[in-house]
Amino acid sequence: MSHVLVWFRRDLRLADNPALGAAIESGHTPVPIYIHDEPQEQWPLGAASAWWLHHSLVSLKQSLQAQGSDLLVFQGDPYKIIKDLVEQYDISGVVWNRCYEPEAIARDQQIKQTLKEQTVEVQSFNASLLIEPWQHLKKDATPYRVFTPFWKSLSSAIDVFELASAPTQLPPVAKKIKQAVQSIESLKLLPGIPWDQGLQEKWQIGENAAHEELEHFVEQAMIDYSHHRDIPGVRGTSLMSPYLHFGEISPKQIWMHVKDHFHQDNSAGVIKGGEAFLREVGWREFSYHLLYHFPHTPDESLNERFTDFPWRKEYQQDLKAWQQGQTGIPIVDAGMRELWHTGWMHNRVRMIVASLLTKNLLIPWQEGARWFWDTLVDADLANNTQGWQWTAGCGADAAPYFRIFNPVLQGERFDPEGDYVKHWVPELKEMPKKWLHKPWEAPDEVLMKASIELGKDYPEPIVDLAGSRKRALACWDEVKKQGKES
DNA sequence: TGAAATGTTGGGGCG
DNA sequence: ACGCCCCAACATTTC
Repeated sequence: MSHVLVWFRRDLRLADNPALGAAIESGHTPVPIYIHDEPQEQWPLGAASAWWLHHSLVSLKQSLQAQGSDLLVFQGDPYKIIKDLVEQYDISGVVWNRCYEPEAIARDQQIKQTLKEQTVEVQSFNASLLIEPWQHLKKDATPYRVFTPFWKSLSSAIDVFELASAPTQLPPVAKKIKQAVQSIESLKLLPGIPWDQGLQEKWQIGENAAHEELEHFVEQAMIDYSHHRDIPGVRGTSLMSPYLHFGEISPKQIWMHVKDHFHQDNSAGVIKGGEAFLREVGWREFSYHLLYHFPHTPDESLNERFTDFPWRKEYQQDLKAWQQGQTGIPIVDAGMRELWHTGWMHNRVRMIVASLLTKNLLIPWQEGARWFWDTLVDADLANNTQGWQWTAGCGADAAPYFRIFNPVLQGERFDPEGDYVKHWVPELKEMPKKWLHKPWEAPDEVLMKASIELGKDYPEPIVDLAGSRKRALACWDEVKKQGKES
């Protein structure tokens, strides 16, 4: 009996997995494989993402084994590995779920072409999006560049998705195919030095964990989402981002789970929170839409005005302080330390730290995007690119450049009791909340009583907020003028 | 999914 | 009682 390769990529789940479903229905034996690519030039897997991937693969392999199958792990160029497998074994087809990064699209096209020449049947599916970027265009057939009309038309066009449940039994994978297989450990995705304790404490990884987390959110937190999603000291957000990135859960599953919950509880608060939450899932869709239609955006500003933006040239020291959570601005340092410790940062705080980097410090947004890429467990090219370009003001439907966050006001508004700052910046634990978000303005006796000597126990701010704000606005004026001239 | 500057209004203290 | 001023509170404009 011949085999069908099921090439897992960013779809590390069994339920609602169209490629796996097609392989089962084909009547051939599904052979689940995962190929760890050699580091790519452009966007090599970040350290935190690699950590997550390791555990996600372990979980997927266990699930497949529990159904009688297995996950065969390889390392190297997918083109070569799939070609070798097809040549060596009786393989009639290859299936996968589509990726949308420019490099991945090119890679998949090449593989598809070659396999078809070898008369191997190839099929690919959508497992990661509510709707694929080329299926959803404006009336004039051009891509959307503004979120609100994008989401309005998308959310009204979709209603119910048919979701396949996970297979309960799979045929075993023939022993001879398993020969060349590597262990997940041998991929060396885990850190050499054990810096991952904070990540381990925060995260449960895998398909089951994703659904448990979603259920907890929908039942417990969704009713307060509209308000709590802005409070970093409260666990008010869904935490779905890493699961979505690796495909441990799909946006269609999330959509259906939320909509189903509306039937159980259609109180105004739940509907409002649920719709606000789905809107965030919509931002993810919008990010993929933009990345697909504007594939240069991971590296370059979409708004061409920003091509010659007068970013600073010498900024290594400030960049390092920002990365290490030593800027002397409490809410920023709290966020950067949360990121380092857990591989994740609250969305509100992501905007605050990004605003400080790009506006107050005038450091190119690409530097921030690179750091997030390496440190986030949910690092996702589409979301990361969109998020940074949004804050920097150079993207599609971005915040206007002059929208500059004041981290003191943001801290006072969204962390009024200081729970968040005190948790991640414990050296400020004794500071009264009146001065917590601006210790450099605190009277000497307040600092003394809180056992803080600025510059010693906690840094002086690396940038003057009012002055740097004016400087950023002056840069913006320059860019605006140049835009008019050209 | 801003913040700061500027403008407007209205209550209350006070001569 | 009345007008004047102050200024907080809110609204609008500007960056």
